This record gives sequence, C-alpha cells and structure tokens, in this order.
Amino acid sequence: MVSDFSQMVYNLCSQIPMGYVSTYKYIAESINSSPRAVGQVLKNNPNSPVVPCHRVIASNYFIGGFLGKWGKGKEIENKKKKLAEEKVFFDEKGYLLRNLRTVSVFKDFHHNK
DNA sequence: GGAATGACATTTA
DNA sequence: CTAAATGCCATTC
Repeated sequence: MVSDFSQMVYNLCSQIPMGYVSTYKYIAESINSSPRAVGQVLKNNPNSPVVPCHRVIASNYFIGGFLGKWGKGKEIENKKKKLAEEKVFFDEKGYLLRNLRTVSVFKDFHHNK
C-alpha cells in the first residue's frame, strides 16, 4: 500500500516529459512538503518502474545520490547514462550541463521555459 | 508513540 | 564552486 503522499510524488514524477528533468524541491513544493520526504518515498518504495524517478535531480543542478552519497554510487552512473540517452548530460562531477539548450528543467518548463 | 534514518535544501565560511 | 552545519518531512524500526 502506498501512502497518498507517495502517490502524489509518483504522479508528479510521471509528469516529467522525456528529455527534461525535475528537482526534489519542485516536487516537494508541489505537494507542500520537504524534499527529504520526496527522496525518502522514492527510496523506500520503487513501487512502479513506470515512474521515471531517474529524471529527478537535486535543485542545485546536481544529479543527486541514489545510494546515499552524492554521485559516489555506481547505480547513479546508470541513471546518468539513462539521462544522457535522453539528451540530458552531466559533467564529470555529476552536475547537470545546462549550457546546452537540449535540456531544460521541468521546473522552468512548468513556469514558462 | 518515540527514536532513527534518508534519492535534499539552504546558509555560512 | 567546495565543504560543513542545520533544518525538514515522511517512512521505518
């Protein structure tokens, strides 16, 4: 059973279009909560593989740490690779390359691009 | 019900 | 930008 909170998080994640990325902060504010809870929910219940949780990054344009450490995990490399396949590239340090116009943040996309 | 934990954010140095 | 400290909310033990 998934809590309503988790359900909202999954819903928002599903709303992220391909080639775009969202941030925990945006999701947290969308449900009027804190990014901690968002990450916690996503971590605890990988309920649905249909949710592109890999498109969710930190508000600091950092890919974030899916294993607990910031960009130190090995699984995150897989996520980055997945994002790279969607034209979302990161630098060696794990920061999002927003120099290219090929990628935008879903947050900005929702506002007005 | 209470303590501990964690895919983060923000501020200060 | 990097590093450290503090706050945050929900889930889990």
